[in-house]
Amino acid sequence: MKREPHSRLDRDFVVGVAMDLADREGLEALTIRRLAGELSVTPMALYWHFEDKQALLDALSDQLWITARERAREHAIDESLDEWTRLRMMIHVLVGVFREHPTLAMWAPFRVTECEAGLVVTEWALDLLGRVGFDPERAAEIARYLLGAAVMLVGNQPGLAIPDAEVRDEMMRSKQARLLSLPPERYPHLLAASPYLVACDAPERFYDLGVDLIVGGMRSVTLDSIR
Amino acid sequence: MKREPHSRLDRDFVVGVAMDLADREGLEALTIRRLAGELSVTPMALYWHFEDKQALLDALSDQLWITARERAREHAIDESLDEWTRLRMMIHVLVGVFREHPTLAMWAPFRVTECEAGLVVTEWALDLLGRVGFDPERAAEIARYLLGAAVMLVGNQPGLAIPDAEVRDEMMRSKQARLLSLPPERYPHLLAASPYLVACDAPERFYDLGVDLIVGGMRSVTLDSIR
DNA sequence: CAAGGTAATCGTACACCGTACAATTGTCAA
DNA sequence: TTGACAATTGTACGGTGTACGATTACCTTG
Repeated sequence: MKREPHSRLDRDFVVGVAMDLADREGLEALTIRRLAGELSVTPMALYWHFEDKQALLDALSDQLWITARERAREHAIDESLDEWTRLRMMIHVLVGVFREHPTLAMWAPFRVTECEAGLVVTEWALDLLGRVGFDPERAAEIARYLLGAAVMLVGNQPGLAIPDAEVRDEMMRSKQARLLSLPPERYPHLLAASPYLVACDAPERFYDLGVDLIVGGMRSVTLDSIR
Repeated sequence: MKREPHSRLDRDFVVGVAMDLADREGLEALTIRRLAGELSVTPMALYWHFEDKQALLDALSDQLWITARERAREHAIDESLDEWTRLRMMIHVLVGVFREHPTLAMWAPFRVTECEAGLVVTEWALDLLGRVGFDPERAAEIARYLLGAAVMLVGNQPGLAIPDAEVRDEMMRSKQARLLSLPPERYPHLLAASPYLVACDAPERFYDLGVDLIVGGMRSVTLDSIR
């Protein structure tokens, strides 16, 4: 990960280190000075490779879309599968990519129509949505929903902003303790649900439910869902 | 809106002005110095009423939950209605509240279990989710989804971060122009959908669709949805 | 009505942020 | 060897949140 001090900077390498930093310590730690320090270089050196910080964040988002496109090509393109399972796979792919870089996921929607890979993924999604019967307007709206929901699923994970696992666990403990100390006659359901509100110990199951909710929602707004 | 220079600051009044500022010019304009200026006061004066800036943002979020609770009480509590329409009304209420303060909406989920009003709304939602057949764990997970999806619906509105309507329109125009200049043989669906991807001219219909997608998703994961 | 205590505000200062601009280095072709 | 030019540095500016102490304004008590 470290870079020998006398080699030159390389845009892709910077993106990699920035990604790693954001994943390890969160978006707030991804500062120009900090990143420059990580690269043993002056802050302004980064401005040769990126117009400004937003351009750096854009490059990171684009990276997400690139891996999303690759995985979608692997899993959601098989024409022998029916369209609904391909749509489901696509959402699963998106959620998977976002889960690997949770703090960056929130920027991805803003870049989807700004980078090649994002456009390709969108085109595939619109194609599938058209095949299951949505007209272009509906397909566009649902594609936006689908993308936003995938991001929201991983971004809504409680305590995502706290990179330090120890601090995060402590915060969750105290949070649940506070919930448990609520008056039971006023908040019966909340008390019963408290362990699942404050954290989820079975993330795999949770994300599967999330994908079900998204796909189920889409199916329910098709005309032939009445069948 | 303005405050006579020689009256004292009042926490609720500060919250009101801050809310207004955030609504008018976006979250980025809501800075301590700027807010203090708006109140004809020194930045540090605000620190008497709020421990830090996060506490101010928390107070704003809590305000959202307070109005959400009031409206939910008006519309989603009527016991004569069946549970699914009450759930739908609740989501509609949430979306409505968030739409009025789009830039603040993204903070609301973090505060839902930290303020009285948020707890009450959550309790009601969990109650309804229990009535339609979800066990507490499922109900908790779905409540989180529901809340996140409502926020996402309004936060995903393209160009939300640009408060200036003129600048925003110009950005949307150029964005769509870029989409329209894409090679039609590679991006046929994207071209057809481009006007609806870049903006939505019928927001009411769009949000109705969003609520349908959320409710439909929930219905689809109930056991008896197979019927 | 004067005095004192405390709630509220101000002034100054610090560390951090993104980044504009000019000067400087390193590297490679002519 | 000498430009030319890509890449990096150094310095500085305006912005942010906020710690700390001095200073007001007000209200209660004697």
